[in-house]
Amino acid sequence: MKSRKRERDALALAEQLHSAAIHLLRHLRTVDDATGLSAPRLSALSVVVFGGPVTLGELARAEQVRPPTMTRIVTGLEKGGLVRREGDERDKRLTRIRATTKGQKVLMAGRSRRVELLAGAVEKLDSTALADLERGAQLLRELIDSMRREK
Amino acid sequence: MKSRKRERDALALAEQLHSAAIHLLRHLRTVDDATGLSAPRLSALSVVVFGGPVTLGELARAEQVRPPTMTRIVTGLEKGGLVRREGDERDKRLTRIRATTKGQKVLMAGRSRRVELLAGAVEKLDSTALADLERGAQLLRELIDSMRREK
DNA sequence: AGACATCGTTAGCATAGCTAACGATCCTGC
DNA sequence: GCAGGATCGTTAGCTATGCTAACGATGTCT
Repeated sequence: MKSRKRERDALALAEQLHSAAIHLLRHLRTVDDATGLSAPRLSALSVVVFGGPVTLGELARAEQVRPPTMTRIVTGLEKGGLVRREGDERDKRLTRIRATTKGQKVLMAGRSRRVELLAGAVEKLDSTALADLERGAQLLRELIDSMRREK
Repeated sequence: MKSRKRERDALALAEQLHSAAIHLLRHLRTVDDATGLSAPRLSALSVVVFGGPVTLGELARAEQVRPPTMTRIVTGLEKGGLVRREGDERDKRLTRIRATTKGQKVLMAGRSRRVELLAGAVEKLDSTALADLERGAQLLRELIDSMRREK
């Protein structure tokens, strides 16, 4: 009856991960408020800052969102002076999105604030728990990737 | 320099957990689409189904949302015939919310679907990885709880 | 050259989040 | 017992995010 047990475990795990994801985001959102950016904008900005200039379509796929949605998110970031739209020389259909210096600064400031919030919680973990949680985060990323590939 | 290293670890972990939470919810949302319910509605319904009759204010606090927002979520669920509003005898200001039989059924069906989606991914994990992920999920819950208590 | 494909945008819709303001009800102090 | 303040849920009105459909501009292929 091993597969039955695994199925029950999967159910429980799904519920826990789902709930944890919801509540984690709600808490981080309060911190992210200090940047003046919503979660989707902050996430997109992060991709642009670390992923170099990127086309709008690539950004939409990276964020698992449709192009019209990304158009508006980028427009919002652009109005805030955090990213710039640039045309592509070779393929004039493309819009390349690049972070401005201000965009980089804002993202870094947000990172510090999140760290400060999490620091208090993480400090209480012993080394073993910290390592376990890192392992769990990696497994979660892999799980999400495998789900994405199957879709 | 241990605290410096821990701080870096906390930063990386915060980024990873933030990103993982966003992407996990995006994937689960596609599955939840089969219920015809959005994530907030599904989450609220879950509280009502398992938490018995509950006032609107309690529900709003449980979901970390303001009362006006919960009013509309409940209205949506009510129009779908998934919950009922009932007045309270003792305190006529209160609105008690109770799940209908249909609401219970829909929630259960959604649970099955989520499990089916995750099953494929979880099946590929060996027992060690599964145990590690469960441990990680538990640590994450504890982390969130400790953050909430400090706020 | 013409047909088709791809990219980003616009338009229009639904949902979810917020604050402010309000009516109804409850509780308290006098 | 009643006048004033507190609490509960709702309504109104704003912003942001998500979607599909449709379109113009550009690229590609035959």
